[in-house]
Amino acid sequence: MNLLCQTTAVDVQKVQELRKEMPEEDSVRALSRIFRVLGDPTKAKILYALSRSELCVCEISALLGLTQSAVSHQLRVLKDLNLVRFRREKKMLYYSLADRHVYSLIDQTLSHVTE
Amino acid sequence: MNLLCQTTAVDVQKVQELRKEMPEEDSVRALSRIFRVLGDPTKAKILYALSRSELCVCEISALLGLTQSAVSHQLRVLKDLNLVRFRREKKMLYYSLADRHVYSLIDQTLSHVTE
DNA sequence: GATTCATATGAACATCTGCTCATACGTGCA
DNA sequence: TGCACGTATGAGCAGATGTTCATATGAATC
Repeated sequence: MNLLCQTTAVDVQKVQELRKEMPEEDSVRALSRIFRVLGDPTKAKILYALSRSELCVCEISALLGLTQSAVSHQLRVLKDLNLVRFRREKKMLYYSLADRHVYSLIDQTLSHVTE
Repeated sequence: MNLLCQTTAVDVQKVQELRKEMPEEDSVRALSRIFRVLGDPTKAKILYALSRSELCVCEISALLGLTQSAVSHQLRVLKDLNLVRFRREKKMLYYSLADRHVYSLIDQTLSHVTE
């Protein structure tokens, strides 16, 4: 039962005011989609590595100690979110970071957690 | 089988060099822990709201349309990560944001996704 | 001590997630 | 066209996650 606690009407007003300031549901969902990606250590490392150098799937695999299939699955997700791009060189695909904003988030947060 | 593709030794070197630049595993885990929190729309909204105003559990519940129990569970996680703090006023607990860095992440990313 | 109210916690459940394994697909080459 | 190599995809599995429900706990008051 969603009742506010036994307090004054001021609190209902506070909630009303705040409701207007809250970001739209779509914005929150888009925001969380990006953060969820970085919430996975594997994806975070892939994005970090790709911000430093373009890499092919098996280079990423070797760097992180994962199977080619696992890396490919993660790249699929990152591609769908437009966070990485690739260029083809014969049968090789070279991936790189496509969204500088995400790199900025990682960089800031790394500084923060190693403070 | 973790084999690099049939390329030159340059790629092995590239991976070696990159391995030195990668953040430490502990840092990556700490980073992902923060991002995982923001990856949940509910927690993201709670943190946003608490950056604007201190709120009690049932105010948050009313604002977001969640049960008191659901809000309390989320606050538990946020407290454990030192992202929120509270002050007591008789039997009421008022929560607020404790980590400006997280607000900064949310703010930047909201700007980014609403571009 | 009993009652009321605010908050926290645990169990259970449904859903989601990341990896492995097997296999399909795309490209280049002979 | 067939083969080799690089990459992608689907199914399955184990573990993680967020909410609900029931109940416990904490603080204040009488």
